[in-house]
Amino acid sequence: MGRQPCCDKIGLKRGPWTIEEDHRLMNFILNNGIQCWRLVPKLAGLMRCGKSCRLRWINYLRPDLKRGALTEAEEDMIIKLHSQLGNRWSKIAGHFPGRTDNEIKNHWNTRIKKKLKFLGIDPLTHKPIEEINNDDIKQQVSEEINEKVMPEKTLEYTQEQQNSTSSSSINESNLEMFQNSLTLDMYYPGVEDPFQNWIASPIHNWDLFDNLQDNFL
DNA sequence: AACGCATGCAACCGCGGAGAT
DNA sequence: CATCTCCGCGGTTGCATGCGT
Repeated sequence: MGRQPCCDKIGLKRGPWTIEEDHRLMNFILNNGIQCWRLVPKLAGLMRCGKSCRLRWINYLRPDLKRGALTEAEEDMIIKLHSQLGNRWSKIAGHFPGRTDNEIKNHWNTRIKKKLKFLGIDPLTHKPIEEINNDDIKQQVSEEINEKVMPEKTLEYTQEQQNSTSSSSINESNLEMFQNSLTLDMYYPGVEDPFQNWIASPIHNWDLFDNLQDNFL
């Protein structure tokens, strides 16, 4: 036979942690350390499974956690590491003392993905979307740009579309021209477009994206 | 003020590798 | 060597909050 089961999951509490539970877990670990997560909830007097205790400790209670939003430098580093490591969040988090894999994963999914799509970069492959032979992704991104970022340009395009004499042949070329004409300068005149610079650079340099966040967030 | 929608984050779930028996 | 559990990881979900109408 193997090891004892982690927990029977009967009568265990789930959902958000209370302050009292946090105190119990923190006090126990600070006084006793972590030998076996399976035993932690029993010994600490918590009606949680070991897995939940581990997650709470790692993502919230650890004293060495760095609080606050990720910096631009950290964000750029995440992008670089993700281009090398993919979705290996724990490996990526290993480069950021005080940050958790969950935090980085959440930040990626809620902010960085949008930022890259906005810049015309596919977050999965880190390649310019034009190079990807995937019409669905292109369509999705163009819709996002049209609807959320540039409503006034969407209107222009829609009017062009309506004025077109050939409604059936539409305008794939127009759409392509329109999409190709999208640059950061159109939304933020005077702001240097790091994506265009990145494309133009013989050695793609992520430093070009430094300080970008201030420009459009 | 009330409602609905979007967003961000904490927590859960399920899986695979490692290790114990 | 086979079987079984634990741990850690990545994907996903659900809730709280903010914002627009």
